[in-house]
Formats: sequence, C-alpha cells, structure tokens
Amino acid sequence: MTDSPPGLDPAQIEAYFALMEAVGLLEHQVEQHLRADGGISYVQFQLLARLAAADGQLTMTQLADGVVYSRSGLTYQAGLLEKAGLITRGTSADDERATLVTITDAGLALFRKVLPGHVQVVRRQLLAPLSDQDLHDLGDIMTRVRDHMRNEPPRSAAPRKRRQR
Amino acid sequence: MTDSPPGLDPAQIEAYFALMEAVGLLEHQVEQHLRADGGISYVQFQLLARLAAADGQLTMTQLADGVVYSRSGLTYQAGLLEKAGLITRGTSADDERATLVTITDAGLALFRKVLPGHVQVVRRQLLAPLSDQDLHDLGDIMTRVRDHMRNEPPRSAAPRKRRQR
DNA sequence: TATTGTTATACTCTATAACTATA
DNA sequence: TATAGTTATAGAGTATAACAATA
Repeated sequence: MTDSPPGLDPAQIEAYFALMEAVGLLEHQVEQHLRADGGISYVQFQLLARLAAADGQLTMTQLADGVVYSRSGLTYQAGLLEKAGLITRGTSADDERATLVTITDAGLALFRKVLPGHVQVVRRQLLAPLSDQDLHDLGDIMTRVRDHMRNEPPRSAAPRKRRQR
Repeated sequence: MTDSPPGLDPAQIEAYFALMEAVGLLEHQVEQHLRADGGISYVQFQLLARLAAADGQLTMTQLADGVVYSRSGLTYQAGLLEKAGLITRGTSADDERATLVTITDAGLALFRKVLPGHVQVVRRQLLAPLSDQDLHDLGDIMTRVRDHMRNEPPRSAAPRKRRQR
C-alpha cells in the first residue's frame, strides 16, 4: 500500500472542477428550457423519457433507478406527473405489490414537443465545442465512471462519526 | 445553413447521458460525505473553498460566480455560514455598497477537516477508474465546455412562448 | 421476513420582486 | 441610472421514518 496522498494534483483538480462546473451550468440551462417550454423539471423529463423509451410502461422501482435517490422522492414526482395527466398508475397484475406506471398520450406528446428544444440546448451548450474524437473520449470515460460508481458501494462516505456541529 | 438535425446520434446520447448520470451520482456521494462529516452542503463547501483559496476575503459578487445562480441564493447561504460562525460579513472600505466576506478560523478549520474525506470520495468515485490519459482528456474537454458555456449567452432557451400547460 | 410503494412531516434550497444604499 | 446586497415570500424538491399490503 502506498502512502495516503495529501491531496489532488493540479490535473486532477482541474478535471474535477471543470467537470462539476460545466455540468452544473448545463443542468441549469436544461432546467430553464424544460421549465419554460414544457413546465417540467429535468427529473420529470427523465422519467418521461424512460417511459417513452420503455414502450410506455415501467414499475416504480425500475423507473427510479438512477434518476431519484429515495422511494418517496419518486412517489412525489409520480404524483405530480399523474396530476398533470402525463402518466397513470395502476397495480401490476404480475406482482400486486408493484405499481405499474404508464405514460399517457398527453405525456408522450409533451415529451415529443419538448425534445427538439432539449436537443438544441445540449448541442449548443455541450456538443458544440467538441470534436468527434472528444465526443468519443468523453462518452468512453464517463461511461466507465458511471459504471464504476454504480457498482462501488458508498463505502461509508463518513469514515467515522465525529463530533456534532 | 444545414438542415436542423432530427436528434442526437448514439454516440452523442451516450456521452450526454453518461455525463449527467455520473456527475449526478458523484454529487450525491459528495453531498453525503460533506453533510455527514462537516454538516455542510456542497455549495457551502465550495464557498469555503473559494474563500480559503482567495486568502480569506472576497466580495459577495466574486464569491457567487459560478457557484450560485441568484443573488438571494448567495445571501441565504452566506447567512447560514455566518450563523454557523464559519464566515463574517462586513462592509467593504473601497466600495461601501459591497459586502466583504471573510472566512473565520473555525471556517478554515472545518474546511481543512472535511477536505481529506472529500478528496477520498473524489478519488474513489471519479478518479479511480481513469488512466492518466483519461484524466488529461477529461480535463481538457470539460475545461473547453465550461469556457464555452460561460461565454455562450443563454440564447433564449425557450425559443418562443408556447401555450400554457 | 423482505419487498413495493405511500404518507406524513420536516427541512433545505432556489428564485422573483420589491427595496435600500452607494457609485 | 446602474450596481451591490438584503428581505420577504412562495414554491419545488428531498429525505427519514412509520406504515400497509403483498411475496
């Protein structure tokens, strides 16, 4: 085992900070667009996108994966989408514990209405300054990081309980 | 002018989704650690980090840049940090409109206490699966994107006001 | 017993608009 | 007039814990 290193070197700091700030800005722009053009948040857009991609139906647990970090958070978001008429919820026949979420025609219509503008924002803000090579590299790197993080157990982020603040 | 393209190609979608999900996961882990180990949010950590890096003093406007997207949001966060004894605020001598924010010894101590764990999370979650080449590429790419987005005017994300929802 | 999902609740955070004060 | 910052307020989102129902 090597010594526990003291900090991050300049290249690591640069990559970390640039990554976080750029994605923060991108998310902000994306949120603005979705709110203005469709009255939905990015989380809600992702849920609609998943349903649209999944042929219209998913269970709550399947829907949550990667989008929301708590059960109740998803229930809350699904409640909003249902109230807006964009999805419906019903008990699954296979497993009566499960709730089957279905995207409505209105939900699909809204998703399709909003998509072009969403793509435009992603193009202008993220893709515009990237070469094909960059795009490839970025996709490769971030896919690897994402998969790594999905597997990595949180490994008790707080090593040991300290004093209260 | 070329035709307005219909959507994103698979490589673009992969890069975009992987980027957003990975950073979402990373932010979540980072938040968890900072909350558990220091009782602060990532935004608050960033503000402390900026002050620590800037030799202890910054004006509100300087402090806000890139971290927070509204004036009142910063006032709110600064209020929390001040109440916790981590910063102080005072009127600037140069420009009496400006508020000069100063990090306290307690603020600096907290920042230093939390930093190693923060670095550990970044290493384990983000850096671990990356080669030196990857790191270099990622830093280069995201720096370019960030700079691009800083300059890019929002360009009216909502092209035109549509019907209400 | 474990899993799926909901509810109640409390909290954190963000943003808009109106306002004060200085440049 | 423009800029720096605060305040009031309202809304959106999140998480924890307790709960009910099914597997």
